[in-house]
Amino acid sequence: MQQPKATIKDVARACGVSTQTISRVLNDRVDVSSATREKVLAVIDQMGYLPSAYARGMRQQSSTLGVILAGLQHKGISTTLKGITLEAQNHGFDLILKELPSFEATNMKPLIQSLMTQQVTGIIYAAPEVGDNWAQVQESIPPHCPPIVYLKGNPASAPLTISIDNYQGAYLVTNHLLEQGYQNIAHISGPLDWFEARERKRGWSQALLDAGRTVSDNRLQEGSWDTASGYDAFKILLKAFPEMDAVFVANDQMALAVLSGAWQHGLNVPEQLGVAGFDGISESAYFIPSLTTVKQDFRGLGALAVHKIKQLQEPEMSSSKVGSDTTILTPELITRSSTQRSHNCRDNLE
Amino acid sequence: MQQPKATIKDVARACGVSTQTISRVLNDRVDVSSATREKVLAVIDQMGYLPSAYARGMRQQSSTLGVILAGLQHKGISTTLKGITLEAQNHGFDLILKELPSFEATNMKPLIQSLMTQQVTGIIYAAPEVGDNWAQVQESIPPHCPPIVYLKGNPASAPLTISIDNYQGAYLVTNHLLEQGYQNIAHISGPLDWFEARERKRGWSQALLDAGRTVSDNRLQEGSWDTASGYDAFKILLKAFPEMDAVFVANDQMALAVLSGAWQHGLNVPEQLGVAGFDGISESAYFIPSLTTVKQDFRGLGALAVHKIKQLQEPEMSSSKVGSDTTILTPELITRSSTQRSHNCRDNLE
DNA sequence: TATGCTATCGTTATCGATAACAATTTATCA
DNA sequence: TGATAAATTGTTATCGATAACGATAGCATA
Repeated sequence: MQQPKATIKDVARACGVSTQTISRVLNDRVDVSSATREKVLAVIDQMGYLPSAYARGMRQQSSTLGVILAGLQHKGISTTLKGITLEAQNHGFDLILKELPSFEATNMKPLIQSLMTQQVTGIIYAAPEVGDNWAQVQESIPPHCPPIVYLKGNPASAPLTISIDNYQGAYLVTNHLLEQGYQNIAHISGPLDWFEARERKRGWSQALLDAGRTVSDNRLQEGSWDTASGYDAFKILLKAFPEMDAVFVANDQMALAVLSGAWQHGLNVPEQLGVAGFDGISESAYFIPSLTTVKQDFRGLGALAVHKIKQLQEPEMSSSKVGSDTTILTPELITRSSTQRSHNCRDNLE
Repeated sequence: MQQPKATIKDVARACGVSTQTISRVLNDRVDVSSATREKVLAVIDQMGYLPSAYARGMRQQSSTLGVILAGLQHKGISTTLKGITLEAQNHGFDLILKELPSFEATNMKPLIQSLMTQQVTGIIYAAPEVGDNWAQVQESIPPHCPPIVYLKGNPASAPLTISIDNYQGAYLVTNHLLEQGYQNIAHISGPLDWFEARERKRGWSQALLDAGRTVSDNRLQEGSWDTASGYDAFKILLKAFPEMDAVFVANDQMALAVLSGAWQHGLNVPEQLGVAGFDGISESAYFIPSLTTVKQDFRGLGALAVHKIKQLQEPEMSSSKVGSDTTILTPELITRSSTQRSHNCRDNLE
């Protein structure tokens, strides 16, 4: 009933012109009379003709980006992806998406090759730096590989990175706890093979050291980002570090578990226990009590990544594109009830 | 330094054989002697040759899926996408991702055409049914369009759908509240131009009716899925429906706000107020108190969508592929503390 | 009237791979 | 041992579009 599918030849035949003329119309060239242009457009519309991306791709370079990521179930990752998709749309990029089954970068070569096969103009590696996964990626980069922009890891680990300053954020929030008069500040970290988790921990301990406090082993527990792990970590801390009067938790999900645990143990937050998180997810404003946290601009991060690749495409830029290129975003401290002591704070400040 | 990029011709020349032989090796054909096969593979590896997906796509049909979605910031959507990516990987599909800037389906034609241009074998429309967006999509389907699988909407609205039974889930949870002895059950709905929100509301009101209760206007408030909107809705309900002793909230994020609001007003949950949510996000187990909710299998939903398209590819199936095809998943009720009254329940049951 | 320019459109080759078919070599069997 | 089948490889055409170049017509200029 419906003929197979129109090609440029069919359109040309139907218009009584050459395929080249059709091509010219498709590409908005000037050397076509407006009369034929209109006729061609009419026929195209009437036949429902669509040019083949494959055939086009053979003659001219396409504009497709590859995105490799892991952990879409995490809010930070999916929000970053949202930033990427929207910005890509703006710049006319198509997106090819690959998700890793886990955070380890096992056997990256086929994945990257698959993207190269599609002639992508750039790759965004949006899987956070865990263990040596970034190093492994860089080892498996084949020749002629398009530029890879790395997100959420150590700027020193890859030539082209965009990251958020986890150290700075953690330092800020820990300092805030100190200013509120909390004396014994514990930390529930993320998995310490994550670069981001290590940085947050470093910010916490450095802030303590700078304030002349000691950083003992018993005030640190490692979680896995999941809410459940935060709960377990908190219970351990209660025993291992009974003097504890505040916790800086490495993300908001685990901080929720701490609030939950404190409530179950009859600990009043913020009077008896100060709690602060990290990420700034929107729900944190409605935790009980509302959570002090550090807000990251995930969407902006994704948009920046696309922007960076766009820049690399510009011919002038590529000349100056020497070696490495790094961008670091600064997160923002949001203070809320979970760290606002009414009296103790005053007491200690005076 | 590095020569432009190897093509199949370069490999052929380097091996001293024809391009056809290279092609045969690439496609694992049997009619190549193992001697030449090995040599070819060695040269391919040594030259870092990768076949062009574009050139291949011209001769044989590719296996690429298009995914159109909206609202990646929502957990349900991003988890569904995760299901899609993993299953696509399993089946050897490449994924092209498009995100709509909003839930309205304004001007879908260019988007779909862009996917058709890429010769996708199927499209997954993972943007929930809001207003008439599904209808608009179907109106803008060009001829020769590959099959479109719709997720999260009314099975009656499109020929090929996979959805979760929102009505059933809402009915279950409302019924649970009734069984717990709650008398005056309010509802905070999602935006009522969403099909899912309407279905949940319908399940709530039908359960009430079936139990012989009346469903008055003042016990319903519409939210926007966001936590903040749940907070506002709850405050309005407190005034408009003072007899209220339970709320069924259309998603867990808004339910969090209700817990927060109840806490601020000194209302004890679950004794004075029962609260139930919808979605089953993992954090809900750590709300204060832990939240009764209805769990949806988002990941399974995404995987099913990919599976469905795979099926449509099989030649035998396509013959029986008459008209419409519908799958409905049943969600699961998870009862937790926020609805477990200790005494009142008993009282009312006796 | 002859020449040159511009606007418009067509021809041919080509991108990189594969299908279809032809050709060659090798193996197998009566 | 010659014939026939099987295994292996090469040739040519082709997918759908575009680049490069060529050709024609119309018009202005000298």
